[in-house]
Amino acid sequence: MPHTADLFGEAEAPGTGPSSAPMPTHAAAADTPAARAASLRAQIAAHDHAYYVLDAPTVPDAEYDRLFRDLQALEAAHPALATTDSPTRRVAGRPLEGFAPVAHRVAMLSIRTETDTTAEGARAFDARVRRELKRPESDPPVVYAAELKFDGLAINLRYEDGVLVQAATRGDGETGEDVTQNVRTIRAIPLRLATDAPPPVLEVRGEVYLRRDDFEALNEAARARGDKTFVNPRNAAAGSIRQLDPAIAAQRPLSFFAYGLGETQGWATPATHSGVLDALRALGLPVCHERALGTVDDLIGFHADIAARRDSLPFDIDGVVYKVDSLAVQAQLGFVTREPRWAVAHKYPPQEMLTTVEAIEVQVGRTGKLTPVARLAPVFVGGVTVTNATLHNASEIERKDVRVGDTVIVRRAGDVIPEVVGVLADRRPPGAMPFAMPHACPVCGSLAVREEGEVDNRCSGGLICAAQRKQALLHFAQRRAMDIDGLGDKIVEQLVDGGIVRTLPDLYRLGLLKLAELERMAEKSAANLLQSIDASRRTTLPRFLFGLGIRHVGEATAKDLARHFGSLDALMNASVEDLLAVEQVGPVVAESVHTFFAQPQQREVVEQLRACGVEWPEGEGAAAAAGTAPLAGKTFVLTGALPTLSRDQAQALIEARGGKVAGSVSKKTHWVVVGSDAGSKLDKARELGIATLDEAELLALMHGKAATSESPQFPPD
DNA sequence: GCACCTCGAGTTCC
DNA sequence: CTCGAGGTGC
Repeated sequence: MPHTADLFGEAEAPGTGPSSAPMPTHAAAADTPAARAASLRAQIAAHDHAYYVLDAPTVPDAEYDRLFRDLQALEAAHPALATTDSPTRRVAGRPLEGFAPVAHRVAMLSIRTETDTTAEGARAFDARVRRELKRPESDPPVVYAAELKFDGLAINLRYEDGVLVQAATRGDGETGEDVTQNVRTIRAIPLRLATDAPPPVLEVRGEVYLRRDDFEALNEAARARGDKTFVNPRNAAAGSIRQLDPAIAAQRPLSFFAYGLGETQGWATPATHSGVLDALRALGLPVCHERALGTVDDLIGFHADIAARRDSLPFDIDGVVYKVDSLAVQAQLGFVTREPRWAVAHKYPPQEMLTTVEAIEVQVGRTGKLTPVARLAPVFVGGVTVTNATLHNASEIERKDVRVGDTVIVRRAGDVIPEVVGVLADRRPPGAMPFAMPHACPVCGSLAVREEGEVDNRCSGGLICAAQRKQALLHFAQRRAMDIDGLGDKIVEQLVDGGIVRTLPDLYRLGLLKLAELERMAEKSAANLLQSIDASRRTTLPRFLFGLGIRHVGEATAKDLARHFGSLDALMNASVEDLLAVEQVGPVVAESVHTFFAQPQQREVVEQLRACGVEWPEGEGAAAAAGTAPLAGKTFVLTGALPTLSRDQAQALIEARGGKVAGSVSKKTHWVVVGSDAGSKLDKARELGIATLDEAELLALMHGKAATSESPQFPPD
């Protein structure tokens, strides 16, 4: 095993200098303390640059820390060496009394936010610019730069003779706050510009932000300590910068992107905005890679591209910014009041919005679980209007301390389910009471108890409870169970509330007359519903078992039970020991099944369903074919949409040949069947090196041919 | 006893 | 889709 230093030291190309880790032999070259300090600083700066600007860490964290501690020790021994631009200054300093005001020499203006963020909006911006420049359509197109609008905190960094001397917030644009001590702790921000000939004055503007993963880690640590968590990366970043104690700010993993200039003196400013960003990057400042340069069509392309990838970026953004690239043309365009004419922001629909909690209601699920749900004042977030958000359970409400009347932050990213991320404590109306889970079921009034060691409260009413009856009916009717088309929640609601249906067998005693009483139930749809109820009588044992809604018995377990026992009677009369003999059935499931069939009213339901004509083929017949099945013992996972087969059809085909379809990819998966728009399962398959098939290859495989490649001769089936 | 693999259950909006 | 928990294999 080579010494680790070799791995990092020798792997570097010669000449990269400080990015190579020091080897013991190198230390001998630095014979004076001053030279050693300079060497350590150069190495640390190079690692910071590689990590934050190039996005490519050159050494492990432990090695970085060692360099850092060496420098600290050296400076402690020789105080004269502790210069203001030393990386060790990042964590030093006393808590501030407050923040001193800083007058911006060049105002920090905001960019006009366009309401029309479509392609036409971008073209309108281009048309405005041309009109202002008196440039007709026939002239060459205006060149624009597009970049991201980061969701963080705008900061002005002032470098004098290449050294960071001051950092200030935007404030009102004219005057901000001096946050130099805290900004010094941000490793992404160089304390000294990477140039031998620094300009006398260079002010760099950009955004301090938190990466999503750093934000999660920060909150995770806060939770572990029992501290308050931040609601989003932006608040965490802003809160960290406004920390009075720089030692605390230093604990926060803040990042930075440069996007513009303030005052400059004696700097050879490039002619274009894109040139400025490249130059800043060359000076060692982090500049975001997500940029575009071109005509208005390129802006539109950039907008669409980023919109599609927004959720997978490592940090939050709230839109994109379009700027005229030429600084000369920018100067020509000038400002309207306080907004530049040469730039616009196109924001995406916000993923977080404020709204108020109008009520907290409690829903009852099929298993009796009580779920608190926040009824919200309607709010448009993430592209849809949200009115409900689940609060999951009592401990979740307690943790977030959500109360009726509270102003809350609601988040909905991409197609993710909306959630209440946090409460604005200072906007709580006086007298708002903490929410308490009811001790009685809100639907049937039965006792609602919280079982030992569980987080959920459950209604004990069973089928007495109308809510549980409704859910039981919907479960029974769902596609994967009895597949009764047309029996949705609206109909079930009326059937149960009207006392027309109480139990599962009642469904099979429905007639046209009864259905006609219901609202929104014309003759045609009533007939259709009766037709599908009738069709559902012919079913299979696994579907029937799943439909009964026995706790812990889902689709997969229902199949296992059906295969093992072969008939319903055998299963109903099985002891706990018999049940434990079934593959994938342990004590909890065995107990649940046994208890279910021990109840006389459940046996009665089963008997009545049979009497109503519900039937399925029984016997060993189904199991007998297993030995010869071509796919016996093979596990498949389906992902994405297949060209001709539906998911259910593909599953049925695989199972008919003895194969098994699982929900997630693991080492035990034999094949992953990939369709279009495949999701994370395909990534997982690649990671684990699992073979993949497309639909044609799957069909070929099932017809007994080797799945080497697409075999064109397979029969169409 | 622990780690990993599965399955069950719950959830929102169009 | 994700979380939590049951089941199994090491």
